[in-house]
Amino acid sequence: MEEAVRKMRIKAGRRTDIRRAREEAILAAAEKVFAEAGFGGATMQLIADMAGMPKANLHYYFATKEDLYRRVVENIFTIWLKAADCFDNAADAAAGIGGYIEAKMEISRRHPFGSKVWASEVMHGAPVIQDYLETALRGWTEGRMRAIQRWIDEGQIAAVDPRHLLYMIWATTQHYADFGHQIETLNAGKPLTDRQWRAAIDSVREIILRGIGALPPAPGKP
Amino acid sequence: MEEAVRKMRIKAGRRTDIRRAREEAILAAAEKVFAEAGFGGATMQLIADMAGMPKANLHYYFATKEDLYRRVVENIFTIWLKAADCFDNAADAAAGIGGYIEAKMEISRRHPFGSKVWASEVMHGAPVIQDYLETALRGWTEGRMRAIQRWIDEGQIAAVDPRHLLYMIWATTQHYADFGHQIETLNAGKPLTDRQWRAAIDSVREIILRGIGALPPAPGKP
DNA sequence: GTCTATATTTCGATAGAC
DNA sequence: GTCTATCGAAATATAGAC
Repeated sequence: MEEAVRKMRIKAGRRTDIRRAREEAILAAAEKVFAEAGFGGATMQLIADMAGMPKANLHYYFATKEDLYRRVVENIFTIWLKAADCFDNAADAAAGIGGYIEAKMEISRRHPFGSKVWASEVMHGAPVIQDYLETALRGWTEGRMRAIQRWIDEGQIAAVDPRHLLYMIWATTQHYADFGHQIETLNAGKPLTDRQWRAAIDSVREIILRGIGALPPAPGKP
Repeated sequence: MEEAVRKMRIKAGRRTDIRRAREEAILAAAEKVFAEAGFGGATMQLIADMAGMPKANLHYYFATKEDLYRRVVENIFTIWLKAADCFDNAADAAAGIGGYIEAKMEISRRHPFGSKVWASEVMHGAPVIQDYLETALRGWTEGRMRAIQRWIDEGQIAAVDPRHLLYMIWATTQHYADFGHQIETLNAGKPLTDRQWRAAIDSVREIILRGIGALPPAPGKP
C-alpha cells in the first residue's frame, strides 16, 4: 500500500519537490557552517546537525563536500548579480549608484553568511569559482563601468575612475556583512538596530555620492 | 669541540638570535599558508614545507597550530595600529584622514597575507582575538572617533557619522588586499602596477575626502 | 529515501635517536 | 636543536540493512 502511494507521488512530481526541499535545507545549513568555519573548518557532521539529519543523507543529495560548497557559492553569486537591476533602470547617476548601494547593503543585511562564503572563496584564490570571475563577473563589471563612464561624459558626476568606484561600493557594502562581528563588538556587543542600519546605509550612500559629485556639497561647508 | 663553540654562542646570546630567526621564518610561512587556506585548511605540513624544515620543528618552536596562528594574527594587529600615527600628528582633517588612507593602502600592498588572516579571523567570529576587539580595537576606535568629531565641530569636514567613516576607510583599503585576487582577475589577470596602485590610492583618498567635505567639489561640477 | 556502522585517509602532535 | 617514524583523533565517504 505504501508502495502505491509512493508511486502516485512520484507520478505527481512530488519526488522532485521533496528533493528540492531537502536540498534547500542542506544548502541553508551549509551556508551558515561554511561562513562560520570556512571550507576547511566546516565538517559534514556540523552541517548535518544543523540541517537536522544524519550525515549520510548529505552525501545522498550532494556527492562530496566540495559539490555542496560549490552550490553555496553559486547561490550567492546569483543574488549578487540581481542587485545590478537598480543600476540599469535608473533615471540618473544619483539614483542608479545610490540604488545599487542600497540594494547591496540590504543583501549584506539579509545574506551575511553568503557574503562571507564568497569573501572566503575569493580570499583563498577562488579555487572553485575562478571561471565565474573570468566570465560573468568580468562581463558584468565592464558593462557597469561603461554606464558610469557615460554619466561622467554627460557631466552628471565627477571624472572618477569607474573601476575604483565599483571596488569602493563592493568593499564598503560587503564590509557590513563580512566584518559584522567586528561591527557588533564595536556596538557594545549588540547587533545593529533598524535605526542603526538606516544610518549606516545613509552614511555610505551620502559619502560616496558626494564624493563623486552626484550630490551638492554638504550644508554648512563653503 | 663543537660543544665548546655552541656554549660560546649561547654565552654571546646567539641562541636567542637563532631562535628568533627560525620563529620569523615559520611565522612568515604560516602567514602565507593561513591566508591562502584559512585556519582549517592550513596544515602544519604545508607550513613546514614552505619554511623549509621538517614538521616536527614547528612544534618545537610553537607548541600547537593554534599558538602559531595566534602569533600571526597578533603580528598583523600590531602593524594595523601603527598606521594610527598619521591620524594623530596631522595638521588638519584632510592631512590626517588622507594620510591614514594612504598608510592603510600601503599596508594592504605590503602585507596582503596578514590582512587576509585578520579578515578570516573576524569573519569566523574572532575566536582567537575577541579580547583584542573588545579592548585594544574598541579603545583605538573611540579615540579616532573623538578626533573626527573634533574636526566636524571645527567645521573642517561635514557632519558625517565618524563610526561609519572609519568603517568605510577600513573596508575600502583592506579590500585591495583581501580581494586582491578578484582585482587581479579583473585586471586581465595581472597584478596592479606601481602606476595602477597610485591611481587606486588617489581614487580612494579623493572620493572619501570629497565625500566628507574635506576637499572642494570636483572641477567642472557646479 | 533514510539511517547505523565502518572503512580509509589525513592531520596534529609526540617519542626518541642523533 | 634537528629529524624520522609513528600514534591517536577526527573527518570524508561508503556499505548495507531497513
